[in-house]
Amino acid sequence: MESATEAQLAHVLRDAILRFNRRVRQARPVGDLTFSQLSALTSLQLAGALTPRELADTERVQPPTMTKIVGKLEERGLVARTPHPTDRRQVILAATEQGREVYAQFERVRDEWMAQRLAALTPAERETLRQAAEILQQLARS
Amino acid sequence: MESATEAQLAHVLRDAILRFNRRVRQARPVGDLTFSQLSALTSLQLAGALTPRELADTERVQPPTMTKIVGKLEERGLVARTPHPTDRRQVILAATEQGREVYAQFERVRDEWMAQRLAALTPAERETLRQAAEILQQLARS
DNA sequence: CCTAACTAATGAGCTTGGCTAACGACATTC
DNA sequence: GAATGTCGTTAGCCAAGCTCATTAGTTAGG
Repeated sequence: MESATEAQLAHVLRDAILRFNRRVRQARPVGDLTFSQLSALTSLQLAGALTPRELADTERVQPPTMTKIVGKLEERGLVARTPHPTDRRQVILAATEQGREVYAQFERVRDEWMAQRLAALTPAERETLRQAAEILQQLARS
Repeated sequence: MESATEAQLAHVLRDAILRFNRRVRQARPVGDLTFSQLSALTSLQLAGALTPRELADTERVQPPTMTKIVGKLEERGLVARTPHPTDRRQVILAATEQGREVYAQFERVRDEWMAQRLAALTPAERETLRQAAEILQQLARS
């Protein structure tokens, strides 16, 4: 039964991801950037600069939600808003120098927890996860 | 550089899961059970019955958080609290008949979305995800 | 036996992060 | 130049997580 297999996989996968996600969030050191903030900052740096709309789309979030997240980042001086050169409705978001530093620093700490656990896996298991990550990204975009 | 590889995998995996998770949450039909509520209900049914503490541990959440989630489920008549036979501090949580029905129904709908997308993948990709799900569960428990 | 210390569940109150609806400023199109 | 559309934000809602404190009950020591 092919479709039963897929439904079961859907179930198992969803469950695994829910729990894993919660586990990772738990490992967050107090006072640091939250998951969502870090992710937004990452997207900004990878892209160089984005408008709020673009960033919201990238992060799969509605624009007002991104306004909030960017607000928090701006408060901390990690992201700066500059006016769009031609369209005065739009805004350009970019990480500040401090934002890049803080990002690199916390990113390292953040990933440490997971990297430790990944190190305990076999190379084959890591390869499976690497491939799965790609597939999940693809699914998230669909 | 072995550790660099793991750090990178940690990063990629975390990112993929964050986005995938958000995408799945977006697909939730309005008015239904939330992700967390559904997960708690699932754990309860799989275990048969649990105390709030046990359920909180299973769901990797603090007890007060579970109190809230269970409260919502109880309001809807999906979960019932009964006193513990010997220890009067404790409470036994179990899904009601209605809870089991509602669960099965929404679970099916919920998984449909993902199953559709999974069906578009190759069998090899699905196998990768299946294995990844197991590994992630294992990581979440560690 | 009774008091001290522990444990279970909940309550109170906070923050974050989602959402929708609505609005003001600007751009575009007819 | 008026209607329509778009961008960002504000306002206001709710869920879900946390910590700290409280109440009720259990257990262990003297």
